Amino acid sequence: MGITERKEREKQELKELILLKAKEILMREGQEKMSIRRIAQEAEYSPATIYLYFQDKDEILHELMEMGFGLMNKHMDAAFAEENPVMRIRKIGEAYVDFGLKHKDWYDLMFVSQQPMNHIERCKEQWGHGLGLFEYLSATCAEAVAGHGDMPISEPRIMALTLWAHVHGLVMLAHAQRLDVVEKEQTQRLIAGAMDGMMHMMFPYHN
Amino acid sequence: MGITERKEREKQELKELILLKAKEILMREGQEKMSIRRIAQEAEYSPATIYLYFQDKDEILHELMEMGFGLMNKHMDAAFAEENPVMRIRKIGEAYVDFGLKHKDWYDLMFVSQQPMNHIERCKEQWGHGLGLFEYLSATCAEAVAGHGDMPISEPRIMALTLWAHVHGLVMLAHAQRLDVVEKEQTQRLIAGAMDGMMHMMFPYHN
DNA sequence: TTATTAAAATGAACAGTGTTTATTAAATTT
DNA sequence: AAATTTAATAAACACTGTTCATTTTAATAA
Repeated sequence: MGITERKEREKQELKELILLKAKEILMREGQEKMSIRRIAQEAEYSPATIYLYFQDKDEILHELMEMGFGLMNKHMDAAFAEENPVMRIRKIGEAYVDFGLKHKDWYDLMFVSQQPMNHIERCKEQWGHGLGLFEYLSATCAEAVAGHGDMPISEPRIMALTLWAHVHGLVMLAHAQRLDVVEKEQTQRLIAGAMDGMMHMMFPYHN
Repeated sequence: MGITERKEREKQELKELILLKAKEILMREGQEKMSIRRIAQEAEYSPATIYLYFQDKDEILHELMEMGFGLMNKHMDAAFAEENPVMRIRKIGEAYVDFGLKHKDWYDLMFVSQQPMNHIERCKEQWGHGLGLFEYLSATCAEAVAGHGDMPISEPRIMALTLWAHVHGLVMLAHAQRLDVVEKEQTQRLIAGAMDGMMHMMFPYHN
């Protein structure tokens, strides 16, 4: 039955067209402009049609979140390649912040928005990519601890969380323009200083 | 002219009624339920009337943000009273996280939402309360450094930012339910561990 | 006290949001 | 060619922030 196959293919293609248009709007005009109606318009279908291919907007946002992790992983490739675990942690942190600052809308989808997580809950999936990143960071922390025992924090998972909270906090404060207020036009310098300080604190013998 | 005075007073009273209703809705039902139309309904006026007392929703959110800082300051009173600067930093951090976890909607208004900041920009004011809190933390860090010279980070403002980013990051990750995913039902323990680790790193001789 | 003027409040509209459902159009099968 | 299944849609629902012409209310002047 070639027809069923073609239909299946066409269905998949339209699904991907919708996601493509959603992605394009997200990148060109940001989260708030990415409405179902707008996506439908760009894809040249009616808004109701979107609901034949996706349960709701949350599902679309979830798919975009997955895409976002793809982009972020690419952004971090060089950091992952670093051999020395401490240096790797530093590079990962810098790449993380850099990505966060450059791609606010993707970042929000991945680490802030409730909506894509709603969809996860329904599917009883887990936050695959995000969790993967955390586990990788934990493993790298464990490696760093193994290589040089004397660390202020010994639990790798607590180290990983501390690092994560730190970079996430910096990115969020920058996004919310709360850093401009603290010290105008100095966001970049403040972040660099904080990143440096964190490495200094966590890995005192690796300057 | 007693009439002009009474009118001025009535104007102020309605302004405060609007803010009161906005606050009530925010606390009972959260940010997204706090619409202009809803506030108007609760205050028993038409939506258009709101715009005779406030420029736009951003201005209302800005006023609520100020209220939020009032609440937070009250929440932190005990921490501020602590004499030892290092202990004070720890207590401030704990109170900050506690407030953030308990009052998501207030917290968002103060540290995440763009909307109240839009209003600040128009008024050319600064982010008074937030900045004040940061400066206070910086000063406390300076005090801690002065009391015990050997700290991994010496610049008080970078110390303050590092602490802030850390607690802000933790609160944000918890709000976004990204911590549940990393380790289910362990949010409290993870945060406690991270807070402990941070103090351990930043003030190595004060355990 | 009544007529006039100034101030305050509002209804209705605009342009937008996510989502559902009954209906229409198209494609496939009989 | 007719019947049936599948796909697409228009229209509606209940919302959002905001604006403006109109009406209602209150204060002042005649």
